[in-house]
Amino acid sequence: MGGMSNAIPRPGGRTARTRKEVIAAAITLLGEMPPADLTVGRIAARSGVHESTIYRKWGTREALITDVLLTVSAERLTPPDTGSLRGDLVETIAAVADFLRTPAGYALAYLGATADDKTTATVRDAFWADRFAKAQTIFQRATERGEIDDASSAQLAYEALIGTMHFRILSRRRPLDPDIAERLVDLILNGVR
Amino acid sequence: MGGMSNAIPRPGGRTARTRKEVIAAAITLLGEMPPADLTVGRIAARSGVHESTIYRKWGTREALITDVLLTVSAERLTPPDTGSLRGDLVETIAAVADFLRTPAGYALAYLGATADDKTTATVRDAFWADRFAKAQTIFQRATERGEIDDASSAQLAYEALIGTMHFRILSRRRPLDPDIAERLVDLILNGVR
DNA sequence: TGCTAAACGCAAGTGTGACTTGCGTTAGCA
DNA sequence: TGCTAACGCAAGTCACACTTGCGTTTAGCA
Repeated sequence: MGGMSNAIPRPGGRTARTRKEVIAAAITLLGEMPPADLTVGRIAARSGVHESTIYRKWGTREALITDVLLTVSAERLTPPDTGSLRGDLVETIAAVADFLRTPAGYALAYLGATADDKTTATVRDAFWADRFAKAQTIFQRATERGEIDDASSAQLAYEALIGTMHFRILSRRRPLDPDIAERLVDLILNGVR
Repeated sequence: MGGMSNAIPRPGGRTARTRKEVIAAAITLLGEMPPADLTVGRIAARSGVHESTIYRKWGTREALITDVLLTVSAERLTPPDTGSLRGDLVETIAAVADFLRTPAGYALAYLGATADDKTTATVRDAFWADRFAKAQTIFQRATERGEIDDASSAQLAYEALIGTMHFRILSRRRPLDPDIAERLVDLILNGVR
């Protein structure tokens, strides 16, 4: 019990620089190895930031990786408005497919499915809640345009679109074909008939 | 180097008994903890079989778990023939859903998506090839009955059905609703409209 | 029923990677 | 320019996958 210090944080300069270097190193490494091989030691070595510093800053490997991946994926949304349900969906799903084809995108899917700690669980819930909410607006607009009767199956439809792609790369370990977005959207829109 | 022995295997009695005890212990443990916590040490302790024996028999943790899960899932197939495409699909998907709701079923999905070694990769390919082939026969029969024009999107449709459920439990960590099979099949059959 | 060696138990050890800690050094910021 | 948060460094703990040499049990065959 030494004298308690006020502990004034210093978000500027060095701290911010360190954070950026660590995250950049992690993203680079994701392009060179499978996500499971992404150890804290390797990230430390590549970034030049000491391992103990990383642990002091993030606490756990899971927290670090979660931070890395959310940083990467944060940029990639804003629901499109092409004027038709099919156009909006194809654009949305194609963007997700493009992302999932990148090492960081695959890592996000992989680690999102495997991470078991509470922090990641909270972030995961928020992440998907946001995505599903944005999808809902697309179906909502389609309902107002009269393209569909109601948006009651919108959530399940969106889940099927995303889920099929995740399943393809995670469980089957097969690539996403170039026309996956069109084919999936047409399937979910029209059915097998 | 040493004198080579003829190495006559002994599949009977003790060997078979040991194998059964280890697999049974693993399945029991899957009901008590998340699949990631299933260590070889724990399986050894629960089964009464020594850890070194397990490693001599299976070689790696991945190989053991793969063996365990395939043993469990082996029983659960045979494509139904209800007379209608919807009936066949609902029955098939409901059976998969029931399985995925069990600890062993969840573990199969989880570990199938996370295991990275070559042995598991081979087994995984064979596993899904078998499932997709069986699904194809369902759509084939529907084509012959005239229910659908062609079975060209059968693979993607089946992938969407299975993939949505895997995504739900792996990536979103949410339960499969009781009516998930009917809702999914109706979506894939008729589309959103 | 007795022999032989495969299969097993046991103890001891290796290697890796997550995570911690005490201490001296660097560098934001008032 | 001084205070101290943030960092580097060294050393260490712990859990778990996987190995190995050796003595003991037991399956399977004559």
